[in-house]
Amino acid sequence: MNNPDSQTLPRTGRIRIDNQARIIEAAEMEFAEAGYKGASMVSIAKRAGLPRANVHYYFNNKLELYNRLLLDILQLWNTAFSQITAEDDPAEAIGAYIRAKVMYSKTNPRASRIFASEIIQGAPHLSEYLETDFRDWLRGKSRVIDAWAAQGKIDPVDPLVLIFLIWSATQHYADFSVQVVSVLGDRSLDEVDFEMVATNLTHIILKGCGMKPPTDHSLPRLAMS
Amino acid sequence: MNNPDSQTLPRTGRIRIDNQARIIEAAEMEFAEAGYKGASMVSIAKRAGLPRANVHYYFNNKLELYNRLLLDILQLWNTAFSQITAEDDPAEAIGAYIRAKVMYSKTNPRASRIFASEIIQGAPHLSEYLETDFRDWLRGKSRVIDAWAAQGKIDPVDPLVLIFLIWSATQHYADFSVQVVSVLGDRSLDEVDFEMVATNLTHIILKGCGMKPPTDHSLPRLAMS
DNA sequence: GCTATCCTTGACATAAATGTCAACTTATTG
DNA sequence: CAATAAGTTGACATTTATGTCAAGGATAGC
Repeated sequence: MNNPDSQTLPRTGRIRIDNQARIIEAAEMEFAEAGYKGASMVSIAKRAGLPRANVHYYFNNKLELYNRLLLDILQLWNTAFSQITAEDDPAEAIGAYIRAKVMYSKTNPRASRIFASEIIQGAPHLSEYLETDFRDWLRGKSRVIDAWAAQGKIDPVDPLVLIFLIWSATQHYADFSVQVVSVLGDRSLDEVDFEMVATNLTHIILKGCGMKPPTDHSLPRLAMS
Repeated sequence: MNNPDSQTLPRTGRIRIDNQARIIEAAEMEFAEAGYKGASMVSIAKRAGLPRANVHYYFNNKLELYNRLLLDILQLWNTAFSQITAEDDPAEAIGAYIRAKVMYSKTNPRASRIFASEIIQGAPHLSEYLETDFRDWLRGKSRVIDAWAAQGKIDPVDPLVLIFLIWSATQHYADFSVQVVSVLGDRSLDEVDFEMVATNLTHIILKGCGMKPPTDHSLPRLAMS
């Protein structure tokens, strides 16, 4: 085998770093657009502007490349969202979380799509993660929400439904952006749009759970062209 | 060409009807699990328990089969959701809509996943639909919601955000069911779960938009095993 | 029970994708 | 400035997928 170890021992040169980055970028596009099975190494190589054999030099096979991407995505996901505890003010914590999630959709739409495809297709490469870290995180946060409800700070809504509501509503603007854009008259979403989505969602969700929303009137609107 | 016309002239025999149904069922599974590019006719034929050439007898190629499926899905989508008008009571109309959408996720999870994959992957086969029927429907409903807001019946939330919120939150239980199931301890979702999701979502969304939710306390919960 | 149509399927021809290799070139470093 | 390591790439072997066809079997309507 030519490749000594593409994963654990990144050697000195910046050539390696550069090329791996280009390949990962290309792979992110391809996997986001085609899913795991539908993606092809040929296409990834083309996007990266490298001969296919060169891609195989850095990543032995398609699965290895895909797993690397998934790992990056999970890592990003874990670090991007702060820890919420029962002591926090729920309105503030949930509001900040919604906002962070919306901005994540704006900044990392492809990561979001790859993750979504993986889950839709039955999460064959993420089952372990789902059974462990993911489950624990979610159960932990559920307890926090329950605690808030017990203290009368929020309505006694089901915590899982609330969390899934926040996730789905925010990820929608990454995963389904084509749909959103098409109704806006093919103008793409900008910073202001995302702000406006965050504000509206925060209003509905906070108020819907019995908290005081930050803005009570004059909600901003999406402009249709 | 063997096949006279697989689309427009369904001939007499029930053989045709039976086999087409089996193939469509198989294709639905395959496309839901792999997306358009990732799906293979080999795999569809296996699922249908037919030799591949036989599948090609009924559907000339993969795209034709896929388009047929998309058409079925859009048709289902159009007929399944009633027309909401400005004269309706918003709480009732939106509540009923949320409930219908949740039940759609329960009943047609694969259709939902195929549609989701198509959109995530850039909707290459649905661009026309998105630019016409879809857009019109959505703009029409937006005006209804605006009218409700103008009459002071609901908070002046952005109508698109509200609709997307309802869609994403309800479809989540079809598209991301693996994720949901994994946190419940690998017990699959049943009728009661979907009822409970509908009730919780209705509470949050109606209240969040300034309407009176049907149940104000004692919301049901998802049981984790 | 004959005949026209419909259905079935193994076999073929292409095309596309995957992963490997060996020969070669470019970098790095002592 | 060697000489060792790292990187590049065309070519190969294999696998998988696609769509077509022709020959034969089953069905239906008369």
